[in-house]
Amino acid sequence: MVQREGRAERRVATLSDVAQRAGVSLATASKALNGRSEVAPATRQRVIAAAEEISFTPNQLARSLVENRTRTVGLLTSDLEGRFVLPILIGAEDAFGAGRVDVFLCDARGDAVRERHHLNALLERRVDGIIVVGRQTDPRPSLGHELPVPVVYVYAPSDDPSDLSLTPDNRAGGRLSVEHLIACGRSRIAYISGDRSYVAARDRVEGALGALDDAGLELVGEVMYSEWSEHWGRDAAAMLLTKHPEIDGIVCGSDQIARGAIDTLRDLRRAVPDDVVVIGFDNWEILATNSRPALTTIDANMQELGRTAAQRIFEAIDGEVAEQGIHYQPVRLVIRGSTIERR
Amino acid sequence: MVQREGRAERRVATLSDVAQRAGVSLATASKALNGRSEVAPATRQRVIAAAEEISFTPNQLARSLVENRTRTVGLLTSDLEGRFVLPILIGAEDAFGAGRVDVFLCDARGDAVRERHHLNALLERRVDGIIVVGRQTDPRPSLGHELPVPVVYVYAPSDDPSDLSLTPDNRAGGRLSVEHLIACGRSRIAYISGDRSYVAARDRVEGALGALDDAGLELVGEVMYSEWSEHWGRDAAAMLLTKHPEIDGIVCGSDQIARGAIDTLRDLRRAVPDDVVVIGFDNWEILATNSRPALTTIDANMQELGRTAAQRIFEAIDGEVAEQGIHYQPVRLVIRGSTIERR
DNA sequence: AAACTTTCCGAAACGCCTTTCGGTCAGAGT
DNA sequence: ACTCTGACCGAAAGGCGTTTCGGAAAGTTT
Repeated sequence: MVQREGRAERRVATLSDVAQRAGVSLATASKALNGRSEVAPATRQRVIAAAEEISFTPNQLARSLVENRTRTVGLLTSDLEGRFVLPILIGAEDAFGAGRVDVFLCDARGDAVRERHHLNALLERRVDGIIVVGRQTDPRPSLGHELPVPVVYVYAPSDDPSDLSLTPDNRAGGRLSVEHLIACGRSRIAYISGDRSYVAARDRVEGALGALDDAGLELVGEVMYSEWSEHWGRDAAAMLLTKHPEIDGIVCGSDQIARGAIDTLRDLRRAVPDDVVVIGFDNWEILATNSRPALTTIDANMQELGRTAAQRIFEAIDGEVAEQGIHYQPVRLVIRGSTIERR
Repeated sequence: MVQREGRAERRVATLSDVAQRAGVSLATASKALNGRSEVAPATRQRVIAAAEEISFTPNQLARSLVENRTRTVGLLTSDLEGRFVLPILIGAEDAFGAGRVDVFLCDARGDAVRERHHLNALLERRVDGIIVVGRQTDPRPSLGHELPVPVVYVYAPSDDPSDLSLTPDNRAGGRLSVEHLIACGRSRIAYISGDRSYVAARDRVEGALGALDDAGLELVGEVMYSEWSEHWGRDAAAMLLTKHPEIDGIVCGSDQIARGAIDTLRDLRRAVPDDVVVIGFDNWEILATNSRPALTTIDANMQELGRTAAQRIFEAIDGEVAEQGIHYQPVRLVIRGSTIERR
């Protein structure tokens, strides 16, 4: 029975310990530590000193119980790779940081059961709001309206239009890609997309075709759909260039695909960007910057998305009428060596 | 003054609501819902039904306050990319899952101030334990011993030997790499490492050199140290192969470096794995599986690390005497196309 | 029918902090 | 000397659930 020994046993200091040590009442100690005005400066100093001496850490549980808010927001994700969720987390933390709110990240791993479980865990802990992050931009099932806290969907929008969703404007991204290639003086442009079943794939294509149309150009060949992988990028590029050697620009549905395409171009001894320019999508740093040449791409501004989500949560907490619907957030062109020849 | 309307206002049901609805006392309701025995089955049913009807969610804050445990563990990371922390999170969640414990992830982004802040946030929320995840295997400053909760350091060990740290056995990994290459029939092996200032880099090299020594072989050329990037992999491989064309195997300090090396090999028309085999380190899926050929590499078993960390936390919570020191966890060889010729 | 169990339920204390509100006291005003 | 006004402090309630313990009701034994 030598259990519960060591640091695990150390009793944590409570506010009454502080009060006792400073020779004041509980109430006064609380007021002193929380910067309330009804405390004499000298008393306050004594309390603060006492608190420090016994390294008092206020119990947020008790505080939350009475304040009826936890200063905690749940981030519920299904994005195992963390490619989207981490920038979003960072953006949200930045936005919340000022309000001394912390973010509690749960990974549902794309599993509905686990998602339910985590949602429940968050609600039991009385988070003040929930940010739901999907791993693709296809609509996902709503968590429902019966929740007692505000919810914002990020990246993957909710399938319920009365929820608030923030998702990158893939259409604008596709458009931006083509416009950039045209600005680079290209006119024989091909498109290698990812999985056609993804809304993201179709939207990007749609934007790109729109921009081509506006410029009075036509796509070279068909839009190539398959999977979001380097392999597909390589294979598709090989097929395209065999059939249409005149291609001078390739828009890719993702950075992975773009890397594959660049790989093939090098094998075929077609210089990038001199002979053919390539543009990706996602600005997945590890891929985009290590490519040879580095990859021009579209950045979906995840961090900004996270920041905006946090602000919306804040507003909802503060009682403002919640916004609704899917909000398409601007994306941004990141220019690197695969479209602009090095000087 | 149309504030606080909509869902944000919905008052959440409390236990006394349930009790009232079921026509029993608070105490009985609590017992009924928590599966305690001193409740008649019929009464219990009534309470459960009532709870469901008003979708009662127990307030963990109140519960934690009285139970003096939160069933929450903090995961404090400085690994912005999430490459290490996510598998660790998954492993930890799996291990904790059974005990109905949830994990609260905070990202300090490698910033000591932010780390302090998050540590404080976790302590205020009275987490039952903390897992600290670094982004490299170099020792990191201890959080100190004055903490009222058990702490386990993962990946980056604590610089205080009386803390418990779990870190991958890089030395064994280096050894494993070379042994595998030798098993592939190679004897003229070179080594491209990463940043020499990293313990991980040096340990891996040390293991590799030990294995070579044991086999009576010598490294071809010097160990090449520079940065953990594809660029460096490309450049180093080019230098090595120019100077030592006889090389038939390259051990790389990371998957990024390995990808760069493979790139150069293809440019030089040296077949992988027929002419030269290449092995990486990390098993960073996105890089390793998309490489052409796919990359044989060393996996540091992050998920297992997370699981083990969770178990240690559990033990410490349950009062067992905490273990101490740095525990080197086994790594594992993942064989892919870059060392074994496809059949 | 009396005494005793057993079963089930409820009152109340408790955990830790915040906040309200009433009370004390020093100094100001007359 | 006496009232009044702030400034400061403390008792106590409250927030929500768990747990202890006493008590009522029902059933059992003799």
